[in-house]
Amino acid sequence: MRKLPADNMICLGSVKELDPVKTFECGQCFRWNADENGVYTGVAGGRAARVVTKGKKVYIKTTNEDFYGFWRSYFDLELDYEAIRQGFDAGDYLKQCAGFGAGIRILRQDRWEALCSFILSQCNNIPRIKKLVETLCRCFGGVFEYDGEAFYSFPDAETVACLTERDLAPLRCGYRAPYIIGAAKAVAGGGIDLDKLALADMDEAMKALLSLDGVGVKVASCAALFGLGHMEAFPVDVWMKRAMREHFPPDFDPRSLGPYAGLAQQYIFYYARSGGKDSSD
DNA sequence: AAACAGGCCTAAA
DNA sequence: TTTAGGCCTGTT
Repeated sequence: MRKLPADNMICLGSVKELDPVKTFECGQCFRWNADENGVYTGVAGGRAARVVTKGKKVYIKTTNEDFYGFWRSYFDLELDYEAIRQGFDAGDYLKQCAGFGAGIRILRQDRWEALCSFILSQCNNIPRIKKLVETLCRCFGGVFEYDGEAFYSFPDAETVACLTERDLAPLRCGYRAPYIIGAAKAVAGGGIDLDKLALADMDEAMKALLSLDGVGVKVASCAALFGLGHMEAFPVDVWMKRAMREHFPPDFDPRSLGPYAGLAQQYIFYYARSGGKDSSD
């Protein structure tokens, strides 16, 4: 078993820039969980880490190598979110949402993991999605050790491509099983090149994703935003539909929000989901 | 117990 | 081009 030493606390910045609660609970990721002390433990990129808030600062327990080689990019630390928020120009409601959601960062998740996870997400709530993803990893992912515990990486597309619906039966993901197998085959077989789609423009990426069975506009936009790094992608689910119905004109075009529309979407979504109430109140 | 859930697909207007 | 019903499963 590969061991990852975890003896090192590195500062990720202030809560204002990276709020673990908002970032991990805003629905974009499924493998971060808080313990009773509010310490988050998560798995990404075949690594595990803990994220700890101490006062106004946020720290990650990992090696220097993994921080610079992986987590810094995963948490999108190079991007100035404050400046992007200032740049939004779409009225008081978005300002309100952005103020409320300040601290959310769009995690740069693994492309295949994001696609697969959001296929599984359809018509499910977050606890169940988390359970599905966790089971998928335990059954078919690689095991490694971190901080004396066993963790499981997300199975790569090549692995899932070789599975049958029968293999996936223990997952109990129902009609989504053939969808993820099909997507895995496309990704592993080169029918869809996620690396290329990350560099392509969003419309091209969306078009390719939508060609997959079981991937509609909502799942494709989530994969584009959270996996491919297309910050202009604007996922619209039932919560967003309601928020937009109540606060935006009927002919509102998300593209008018510019290249970071996806971040605006997260602010609006998080605000709507939280009912405008801060979880720390 | 029946309806619903952070969608998608297909069939039918 | 838009709309209804069904789909696996788990929860209420």
